[in-house]
Amino acid sequence: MHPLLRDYFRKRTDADEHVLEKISPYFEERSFKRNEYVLREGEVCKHNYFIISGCMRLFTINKEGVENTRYFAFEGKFATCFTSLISGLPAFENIQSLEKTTVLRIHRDDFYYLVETEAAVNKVYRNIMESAYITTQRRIYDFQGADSLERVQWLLKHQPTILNRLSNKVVASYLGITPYTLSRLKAKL
Amino acid sequence: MHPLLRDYFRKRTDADEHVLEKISPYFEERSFKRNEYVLREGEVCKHNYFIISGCMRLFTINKEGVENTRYFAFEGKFATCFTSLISGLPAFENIQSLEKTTVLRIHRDDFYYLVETEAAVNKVYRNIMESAYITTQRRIYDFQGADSLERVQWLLKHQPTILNRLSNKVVASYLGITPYTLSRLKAKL
DNA sequence: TAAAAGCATTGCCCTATGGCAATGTTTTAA
DNA sequence: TTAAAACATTGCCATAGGGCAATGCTTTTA
Repeated sequence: MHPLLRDYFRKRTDADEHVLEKISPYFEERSFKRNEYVLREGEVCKHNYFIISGCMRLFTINKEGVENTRYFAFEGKFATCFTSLISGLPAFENIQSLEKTTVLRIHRDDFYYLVETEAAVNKVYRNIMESAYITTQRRIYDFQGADSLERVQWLLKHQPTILNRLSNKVVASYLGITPYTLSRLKAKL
Repeated sequence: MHPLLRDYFRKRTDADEHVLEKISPYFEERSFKRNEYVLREGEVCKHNYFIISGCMRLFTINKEGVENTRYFAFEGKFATCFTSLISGLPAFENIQSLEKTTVLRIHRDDFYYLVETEAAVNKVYRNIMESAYITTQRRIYDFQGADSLERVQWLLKHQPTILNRLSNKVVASYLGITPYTLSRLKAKL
């Protein structure tokens, strides 16, 4: 099992080496180029992706062509469109690599099989859901009613990596402001 | 077991009557007056609440005194501050009944004990998390970049009950707009 | 059942931010 | 290595929606 993934399980479960080796073969390594689409809106999401290196984002594009990003995943994190993975219905969002990215991916059928049969995976899944839930709630609270400057400051405080590592364009689409406004605000900090 | 709660488990698990009767005693009935605080920011959330009748909301109040509502729970739904329930840390949000409300509440220790030991409760918990996750993602996508009118129309389409049953004040705090703007928009529909 | 408190509505003004356009900079790809 | 494409910056203007205040309505409670 890849050391990053091993760490992930070790931190969240008490799974021993035997269990980890049982889980390991369900994951397969894949690579994506910079800006490659991993999933497009309308497709059914078939995999859960564990990021070894690089970065991905989940986002939508509305009818006016405006992008709206809701999640960035860096090394050592899972990324997938859970809405589609859970329901088996077509995704309404896209997944895209933002850098050259290597992942370990697991097929949804295998993943949910392990959730049902391996306590460690059940626990990890619960943990992913709980974290995602908490993060998202926090974002709703912190962003709603906050003006542009407060949002940028929030990002600086909570996820500075995003601000340093990614383009203004995608950061702005995460903050719900225009790249123009973001550029103006950065000049003021 | 209360019929509403029984239905809840029946819809989401294959738990038989025996299991339900085992779970049932962990829940106790409570009542709240209209506008009563069930949990205040800073307190640790000790219970998960299943609503039999009435309605509750989860919300924060910022330093300027502006309220920000993120969730309304009506009959047949669970409501709790999961962030605090999961972590055991003080809640940063409030829970308040908006009508005379009757609930079945379960203590967090009992709840997580059952999550670990009763497959039906594990499944229900997973389901709650998954649903909450999906709902929240959807809200982020649908609200971010949407103007006031679009938000009201969204509510009319997805959760009309909220618009009919609750005051403009709390609805506005859910939509992230002022009661003034909501009033003006309603006049135009 | 009357007084008070709390909400809803609407007019007026003001500000933050969006949108466009012009210019400069960085990245990509041949 | 260079041309093209994509992105960033900044000035200018337009506008959605916030905030306040005045008025009227509804709900609470004593």
